[in-house]
This record gives sequence, C-alpha cells and structure tokens, in this order.
Amino acid sequence: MSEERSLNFLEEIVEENIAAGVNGGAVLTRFPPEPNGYLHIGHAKSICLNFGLAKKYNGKTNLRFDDTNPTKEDIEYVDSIKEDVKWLGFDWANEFYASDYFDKLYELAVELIKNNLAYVDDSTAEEIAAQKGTPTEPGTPNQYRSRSVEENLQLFADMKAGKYSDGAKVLRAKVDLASPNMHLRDPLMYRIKHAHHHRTGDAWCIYPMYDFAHGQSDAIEHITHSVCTLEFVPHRPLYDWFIEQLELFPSKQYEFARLNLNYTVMSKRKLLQLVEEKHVEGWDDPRMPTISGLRRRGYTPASIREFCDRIGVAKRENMIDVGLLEFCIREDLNKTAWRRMAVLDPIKCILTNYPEGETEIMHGENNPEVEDGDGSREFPFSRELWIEREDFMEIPPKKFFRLGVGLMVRLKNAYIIRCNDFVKDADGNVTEIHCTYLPESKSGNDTSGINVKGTIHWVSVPHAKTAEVRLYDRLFQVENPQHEEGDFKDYLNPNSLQVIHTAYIEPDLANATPGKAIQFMRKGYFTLDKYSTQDKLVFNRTVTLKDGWVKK
RNA sequence: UGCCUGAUAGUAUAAUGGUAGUACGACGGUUUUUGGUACCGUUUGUCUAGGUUCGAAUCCUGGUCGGGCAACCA
Repeated sequence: MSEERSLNFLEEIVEENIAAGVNGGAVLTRFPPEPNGYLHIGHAKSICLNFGLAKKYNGKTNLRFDDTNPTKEDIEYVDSIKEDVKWLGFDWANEFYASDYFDKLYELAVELIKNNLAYVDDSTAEEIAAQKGTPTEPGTPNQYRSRSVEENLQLFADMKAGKYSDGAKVLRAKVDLASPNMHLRDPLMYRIKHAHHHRTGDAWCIYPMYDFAHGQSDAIEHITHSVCTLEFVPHRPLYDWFIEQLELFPSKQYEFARLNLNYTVMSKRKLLQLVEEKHVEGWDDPRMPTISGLRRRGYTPASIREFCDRIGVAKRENMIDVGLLEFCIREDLNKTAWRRMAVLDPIKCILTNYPEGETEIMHGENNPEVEDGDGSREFPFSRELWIEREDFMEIPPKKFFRLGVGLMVRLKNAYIIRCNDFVKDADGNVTEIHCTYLPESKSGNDTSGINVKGTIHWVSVPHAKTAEVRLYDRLFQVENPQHEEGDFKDYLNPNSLQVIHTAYIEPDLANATPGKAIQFMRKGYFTLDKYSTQDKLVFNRTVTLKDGWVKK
C-alpha cells in the first residue's frame, strides 16, 4: 500500500456514502458482462475497479451475466469469462444471471402496468422510432399509449404465453415522450423473441431489455454502487425512474471513462469481426487485446492489475499508450523470468583455436535480479557456436560494442573472443565468422585482465535445440483505427506476426511450460505457446526488452 | 445545433480557493559479463476570454474543442 495516495472519484463517492451511512455503510458491487464475447483489457479495468472498490471498503462483488438477449449469447462465453476473471485473481461473492430474475422482472412489469406506467404497443420498430421524434423534436403518442390497464395486462400475459410472433408487440414504459433525453421517450421494456436461451431454454418468448433488466437486477441483489462506463450516463435517469416507481432497493449508478488503448480496437463487435474474418487465429490470438490473448502472449495477471492501477480512473475520454502496458509486464517479468539464451537469426561463429570435438559445461544464474541468482543451470560450450547475425558487422560504426574484424566481445557466461575473419557466399552474404577465444578469460576465473564493452549471447551448434519463435507487433498501424476513414481493417499491420521457423535455443529450454516466462537474453520475454508440442516447440514473444541502442 | 458529458506536460493522473506534483515516455549521465535492470539528472502543462477574490487549475459567465444520445443491442 502506498501511503498518501489520493482517492479516485469513485473511492471518494464511496467514502462519502459510508460517512453518511448510506445503506448502512455497505458496499456491494458487481461485474456484469453480457456473455456474447470474450473479455478484453477494457473489461479488466472494470473488473479491477469493481472488485477493488469492494475489497478496499470491506464489501463484496457479484459476477452477474447480463444474459437478456438469447440470440447473441452462449455458454462458451460464460465459461471463458469465468476463467478470465479467476485468472486475473478475483473471487466473486455470488454468480448470478439476469435470467435468474426473469420471473421477478415479469412481476415488476405487471406492477408497472397496474400503475398505468407501462403499455403494450403494436407498432412496428420503424413506427416506434418515427414516433419517438428526434433530439430536437418531441415524440408523439400513438393510439396504444392510452390502452386500459386491463387490456395491457391481458395483452402482456398473451405476449408471455406466446400468442404473438416476434416483433408483433412490445411492452413500453410510460415516461415522457417529450423528454429531451431520448431514453425517457417511452423506452421498450420487453420484446418478443421466440429464441432458445442458453439457461432458461424455451421457457420464455419475451425478454427484458437492458434498461428493464440491469437496474432491477442491481436492486434485487442490493448492489450499492453500480459502476459502468460513460455511454450509460443518459440511461441513469431511467435507471432511477424504474427503481423509484417500483420502490426497489436504491442502487445507484456511477460512470467512468472506458479504457482506450492505442494501436488496437476494443469493441466486441470489431474483435468478433477480426476473429470471424480470420485476420487473427482466434479470440486468444496473442495479438488480441483479449484477456485470453494476453495470457497466451505471456502477460501475467499481476502485470494487468498493475496496469489497471496505473491508468487511473476518471470521467475524461482517454487513449492509453500501449507502452504503459509493456512497461508493466517488463517490470513484472524482470523480477521473475529465468534467463536463457536463444539465437533467433543465427550465423555460425567458429573458434579456430578451440579444440575440435571438445565440450565444456558453462554455468549461468537463472535470474540476476534475485538473490543468489535464483539458482543456476548448465549449458554446453564448443568450437562452433550460433550467434545473432546482428551482432556482427562488416563495417562496424563507432561505438558498436559487438563483433567486427578486430573487435572483441564476451560470450555470456563463457570466454572473451576476438573476431579475425569472416566468410561470404557468392551473393555477398556473411555465412561464417572466425574468431579466437582467450583461454584465460573464462567467466568465473578470468585472469586475462581484459575488459570488453559488449557481451553477446550464443548457443553451441552441436547441442542446440530448435524451436519456432513468433514475434508479435501491434495489430494496427495507426493509433486509433476506429477514428480513421473507411474500414478499420484497412489499417491492420501486415507485419503484426513474424514467424521464425528455426531458432536455436539452449538445451534447458526443452523444459519450458506455457505461462512460465523466460527471458531470451538481450531479445525479450517469451513464453511457450499453449499449443506448442514436444516435437515442435513454439515460443511467443511477450514483449521486447527496452532497447537503448540506437543505430545511426 | 436539442439534451447529457468532459477539457491539467507527448500519454495518463493528483492538487477539492493558498508552492501545479507523480508515473510512463523522451533526452543525458553513473553502474553493469543482458546496449536489459538499478540509480541520478534534464525536459515539457492548467483550452480560451472575461468576472469574483488578497489569492483561481479549482468558484461564476460567455466561447472553443472533444465524447455520447434518436438499436425490438448491452
């Protein structure tokens, strides 16, 4: 806990409420996803907020599925959402579904009809839209608005009984057709949908709308602080209206600005499109901003929570730089990831003065950030090594602390070598580098007295294992694809995935497991892909290391 | 141009009438067997015009700019 950290506006509201004794000082929040897609980093902000607020003030949080539209929802999404929330590290007090309340909601609707505050309307969707007027012109009542309570009661019962086809009738709240707030112009409460629901099956053919389900569900559960995003601000008067008319538990709605991350999209509709049109592998493609994508990419729950904490909460529209997310994962992984060596773009380096056929065992600590190195591992050294192609230059510029003819570097956890020569093929590509090693410079008992600026990673040729390595870059080429002209998909980054089919890795890496982060020294943080096999290891790059080396 | 809502360094976020601060970024340096990490330093800001006040990022008025609202979606 950082001392003297100032409160965000939601915490201020909660503290004021507690001080004033509202609801006896209780704090009960909820996280209310619709099970129509996978959770993304924006949901993580909401999850951290709702669970965090409750935890801070000794309250609880319910997980409630807002499952009032059976045609878009599926049990697959329910399962993934539960998995993701748990993975993020949160436990809900209760698992509820808006569909649990269908009977109760029906009763409440009947109550409104009895109080002459709701009516059955036979108009088509188009007619209703036209009769609602425009933002500058008031709506006009139709003939159905004045139906008697008895008739409405009967018609609504008939709607429930399945006497009408989809779209034939709706139930509307009788609020104010002239309201400057469009949401108050007799909003729909129920529509007819002869559709199978993933939980209630075929028990219902009428389903409540968001505005007549969400607030009522909050009230039924005695949610004290119903936290949602800014686009629901205009719904709040209606949220309050229903609760007042029905004299329910006084849940209150508060709104914050949703998370926007640059170089990606966050709307479920757009993410669904990317999946369906195969621009990505699936919801858990490591380039996706989904929780499952981030998990597969190698992000940790702690790093995502830290990110949500750092971005703060306010009511102002924001665009967070993805660099902050990357900072959070680097910060976490630097302290936990074991260091290993892997050569992604190999070139052969031959130590001409090292005996052929000889092998030495070298040692390296798992993580220098941890006391005693978090243990160590062994790896073989020999005459022929794979090194990174970019660690050699034919004509090295000033301050190039790597290899070039006449230059010396330290091989990590091994010897200092000097580059003497190199071999080119017919096309002018460098194919081999010839070096000599300094026998007295071995790591651990270096008596050479020589200091070199650069240290490079390497893997012994005869001992190396191979793996496929996937390098990910931002999904889009522009900061805000949604804001650009035309189709957002026109702005996809064609190089968001680079596959390296054969990278050479040190033998110990055969023991990698998905979710366990590894730092390929000098290259970045990686994790084994969830679909990797023993026969073909696949590593995903979570994030690069910060690179302070600027080429000129 | 009806209603709602917001505006503080490049990006976020504090300061709640009393010294505009913090983080990320960028730039420079020290340390380093990762050009990583760590540490140190530098950098840049109150949308605008008035008003109230000893004093305004904060309160008031006008303007400007951004976001949202007219789904039988949530």
